[in-house]
Amino acid sequence: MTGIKDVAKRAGVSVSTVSNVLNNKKNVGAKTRERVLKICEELSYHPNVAGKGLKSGKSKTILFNFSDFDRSFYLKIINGISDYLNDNDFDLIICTDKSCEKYMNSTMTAGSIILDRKMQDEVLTRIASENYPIVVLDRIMTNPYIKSVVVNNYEPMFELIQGVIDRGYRHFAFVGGPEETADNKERFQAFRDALEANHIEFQQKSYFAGNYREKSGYTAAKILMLSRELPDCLVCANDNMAIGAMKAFRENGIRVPEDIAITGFDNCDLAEAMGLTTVSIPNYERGYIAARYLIENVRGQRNVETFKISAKIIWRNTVGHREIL
Amino acid sequence: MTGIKDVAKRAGVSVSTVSNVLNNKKNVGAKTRERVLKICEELSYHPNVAGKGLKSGKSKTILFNFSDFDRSFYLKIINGISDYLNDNDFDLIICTDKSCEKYMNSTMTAGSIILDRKMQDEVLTRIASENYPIVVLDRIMTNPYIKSVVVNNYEPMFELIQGVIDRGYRHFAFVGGPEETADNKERFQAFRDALEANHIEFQQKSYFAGNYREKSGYTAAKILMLSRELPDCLVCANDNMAIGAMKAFRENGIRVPEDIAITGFDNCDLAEAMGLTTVSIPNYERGYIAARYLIENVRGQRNVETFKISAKIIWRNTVGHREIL
DNA sequence: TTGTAAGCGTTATCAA
DNA sequence: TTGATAACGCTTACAA
Repeated sequence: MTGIKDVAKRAGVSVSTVSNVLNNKKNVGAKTRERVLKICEELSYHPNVAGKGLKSGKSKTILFNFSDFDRSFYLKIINGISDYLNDNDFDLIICTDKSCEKYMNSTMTAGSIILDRKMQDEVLTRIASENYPIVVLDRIMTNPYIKSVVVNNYEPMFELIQGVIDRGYRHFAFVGGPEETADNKERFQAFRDALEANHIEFQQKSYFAGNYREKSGYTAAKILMLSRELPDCLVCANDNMAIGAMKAFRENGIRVPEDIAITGFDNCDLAEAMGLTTVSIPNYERGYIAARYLIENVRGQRNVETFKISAKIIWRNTVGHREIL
Repeated sequence: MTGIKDVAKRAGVSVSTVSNVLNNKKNVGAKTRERVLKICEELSYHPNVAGKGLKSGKSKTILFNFSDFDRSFYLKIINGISDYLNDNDFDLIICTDKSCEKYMNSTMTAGSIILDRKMQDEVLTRIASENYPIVVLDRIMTNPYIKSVVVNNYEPMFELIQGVIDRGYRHFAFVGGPEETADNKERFQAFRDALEANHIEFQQKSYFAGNYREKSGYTAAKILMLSRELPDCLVCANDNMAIGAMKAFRENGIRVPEDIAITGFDNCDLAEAMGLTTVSIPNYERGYIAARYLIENVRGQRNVETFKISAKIIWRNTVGHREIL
């Protein structure tokens, strides 16, 4: 591997001069600078990030952490993050593992954006510091060095349910996501509140605990079909589960929305193709905004107030109009 | 940041002892080892990978590079890579940029898996070495330190077209991907050869140059609709473009497959939902295999013979049966 | 304008 | 069984 020493030797200067050239310091003569640059080119020299970070404690790389392979909209978040970072001269590395803890320090990266729920609050609290800011997505934390960027789930879900009720639906079932997650709690609460506001009763037996994966929606629908009567509408805490449920119904000859209406949450690619009524989360923007706040914090501009991003309802044909009896 | 020195001081031993404990060397007394381990826990100490890599020139991390945000099946590849690496005690970082060159050296990572076409052959050739093996996906390179893992596009594409012809279709148009890519070339060649084998003529004006993105398939279909007569079947070099074309036809009241048949390539999630006849590429396996070969090469077991992975045809309803006149 | 040298967090060598 | 020390590639005082 060619290092700064090789360049220095070849250029007939000291390593510090090479370093100064590469870091655009002004204390270097024009001809020297030029010569050094040419040699770097010739040797196709790239400064070693390990050495750099180790010495300076400053990195121009941001870490993004996620893991749930089922949910492809993450690509859009990455896209948003990536675009902002490119414009601001930062690099991005992505880590899908708990192992990313290794990279969460100022010699390796300048800060992190965390999406994976498996990264625990306490770990993040320990790591975050004056010179290692963190942005968390989809959870709210209060810590002087951690900024939360969350989707406003409550209002669009409430509005969605109200809209479904306005279309004549009265009997509901709900497929929830992982119970500990803030977004699932919020979505369910909005659902409950909307029913209550309309004096519609909801029974615990109509709640199905899922895990945001398609399979769990499929299973919930299967169980539902065993009961004496189907609800009018199955509300799912995300699209994957809604799609799973649609498949289960379709396989059993139950028509959507004639026999049962279905709603999701996320507006993933498949939701469009399958005509699923859902709530659209602006994922690209979510990534972009997360990156922006992180960089601001990296630059010392403390701002850790929770940021709520809004989502909007997309009406498609898994919800129809039901005759009010 | 707590470092090895802090641990050493607290434990009342030297840094080398701490290092020896953490690297499971046998030259450490049992009680010392235990004490050191306890302190590491207390301080929640994690060795700094930068220092480690710098000194040892050995890393337990693999780099995966990709960039095309439109193609969500990449997640499956990542999933495959990730699973293999986990089982073999390696970590994964993912980089979506040209900037990944920074991480492609033995102090940072042990090797790379490259998917992004923007990483040029010559750059890879320069970087790959005895102790920095590389695996490239979707392109063939001959280099003692670079292994190619490619999909066998030719045979399934030939077979697909033969099948379409057997179903009575005779007039074809083709939407190609980026012309320089090996997979696009192979897919188009197979298409041509299949037509030729059946004495079906193909005119250059029926070739549309796309870029693997949905938009380019959409555009090709739009242009096609301006011509006097539609072909029987539009063959697309990948699913995204096929889906774009389907949308364009649907918007203009042209029925698939009654008015025109469509085929894709990839079997992405949407392909299933939209009933697209296509070729299924085993993406998870592709990632898994790439990781396996990379690790083998990292471990010194030279093996850079090109590996071809096979794909299979999925018949769905965008291809029907046409009356042979 | 340039060079010398210390030090970032590790591991490896060698001496104790 | 342990510890002192050099070295990895780089940046940054500070000296020249």
